[in-house]
Amino acid sequence: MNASRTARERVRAELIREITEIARRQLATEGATGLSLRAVAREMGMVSSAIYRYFPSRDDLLTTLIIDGYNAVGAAVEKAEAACPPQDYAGRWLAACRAVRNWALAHPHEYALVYGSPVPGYQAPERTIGPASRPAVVFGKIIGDAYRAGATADLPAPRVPVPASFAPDAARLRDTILEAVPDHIAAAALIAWSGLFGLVSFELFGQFENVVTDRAAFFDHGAAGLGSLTGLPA
Amino acid sequence: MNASRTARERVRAELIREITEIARRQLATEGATGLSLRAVAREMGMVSSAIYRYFPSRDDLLTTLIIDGYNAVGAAVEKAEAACPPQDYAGRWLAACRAVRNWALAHPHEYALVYGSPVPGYQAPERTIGPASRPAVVFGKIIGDAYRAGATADLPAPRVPVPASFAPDAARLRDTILEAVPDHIAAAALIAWSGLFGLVSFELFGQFENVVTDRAAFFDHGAAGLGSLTGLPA
DNA sequence: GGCTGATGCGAGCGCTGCTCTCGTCTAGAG
DNA sequence: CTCTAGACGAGAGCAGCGCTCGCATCAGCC
Repeated sequence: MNASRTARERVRAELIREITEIARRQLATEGATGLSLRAVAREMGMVSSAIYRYFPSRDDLLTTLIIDGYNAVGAAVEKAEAACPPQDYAGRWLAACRAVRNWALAHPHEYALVYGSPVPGYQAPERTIGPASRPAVVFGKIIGDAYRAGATADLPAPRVPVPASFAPDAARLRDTILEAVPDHIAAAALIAWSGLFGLVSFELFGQFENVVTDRAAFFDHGAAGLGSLTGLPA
Repeated sequence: MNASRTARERVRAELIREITEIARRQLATEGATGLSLRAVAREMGMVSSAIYRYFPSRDDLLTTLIIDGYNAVGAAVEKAEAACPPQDYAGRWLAACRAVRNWALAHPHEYALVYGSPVPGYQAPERTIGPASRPAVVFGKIIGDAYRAGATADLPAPRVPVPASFAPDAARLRDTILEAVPDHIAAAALIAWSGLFGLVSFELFGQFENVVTDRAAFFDHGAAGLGSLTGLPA
């Protein structure tokens, strides 16, 4: 029967949910390498081997957490951006950047898991790439909206021109998240995007220790500077 | 006696050197979490507990490797930059950026250890901060040289101005690696610096998978774009 | 009502970082 | 030259880890 089968499935889904929740809490306090299947099992009052009925390996559990992380930061960015007036492109950009930073500061270990060094020996599976693009979609939308509205500033010719080999990449980006945007702005968007995460990572991983004091204010300035690479307006 | 004491010290230093060398080789193949004190001991024909005569803990060995990593990337950047004509500020910048990327591609696990997520539970000790600044010094020197030579372009007023709270930070930077450079260029230097590592990290950690094809060419373009944030000339 | 598959348990394997004790050997003091 | 303190390596052992396997149980299906 459907009802009974789903009853079974339901308790299974609930257990999976509980495992990931406990795992995420452990991840938050101990970090990725401190996440222990046995500890999760202990906290659930199970024996460690029982976990393997739900996750085939520790790596698989980590993959689930990574996907959750992408979705969490993606949701945060989407929400922050949606709260801005659509025409305020610079404001949307800054809000989205701040959302990334705030989420990273609130969940440093999850950020490290998702955007830091990949866990050695761990290869990101297919199913991560969808959620991974969620924040990128938002940033792309902002830049694309601004460009299509004719709101982007004219950019000086770059010192090192956009390489011709980037053309197919830009075309692919136009097909997805950067509709109608010319190559050089698509390239700038990627640079700004990665630069943003460099800014966050440097702050989070301690490279700004004894260098930058008021990190929130500095971040705003940096995020705006990176945005200006794409011609985002004042 | 001095001679005999140094004889003792010498074999000790040699053993420490051998341990770190084997550890670095293991780090290169297995990654940070795969580095095992016992495996190092095995490879040396020692028993695992003997390692503890030379390194108080695995974290301490990792710290040594981190310092070596900073020094290695620092040396690579210094060498690449020194090979350029001193007046060719843009060329020096690009060469330094390429040196970082090339070193990272050649030593991905060491790069991840040094600039990726800090190993959880591991707090960077004092003795890492000196070597950590070595690459930064080079980048600072390039930007400072260009500015003091009057070779930097005038920058448009940033959309989000440099925060007043950054002034003491800029002063501190002027005292060390960015002599005479005004606040807004010092801030831009930090942004470009962190952005550079964002670019390298994104490439190395797979965020550019299925997005950027010709990564070397794209990197050159991106590095130049980041450099232009500081007003580096064409 | 009997069968089947999902589930949980417990033992166990091989690995890890780290500690402690014990014998050895050597450098330096008297 | 002898004696002692300290450096050193070996080995056993502890607690923890990921993961596997066999066994009992129990719910849902024919």
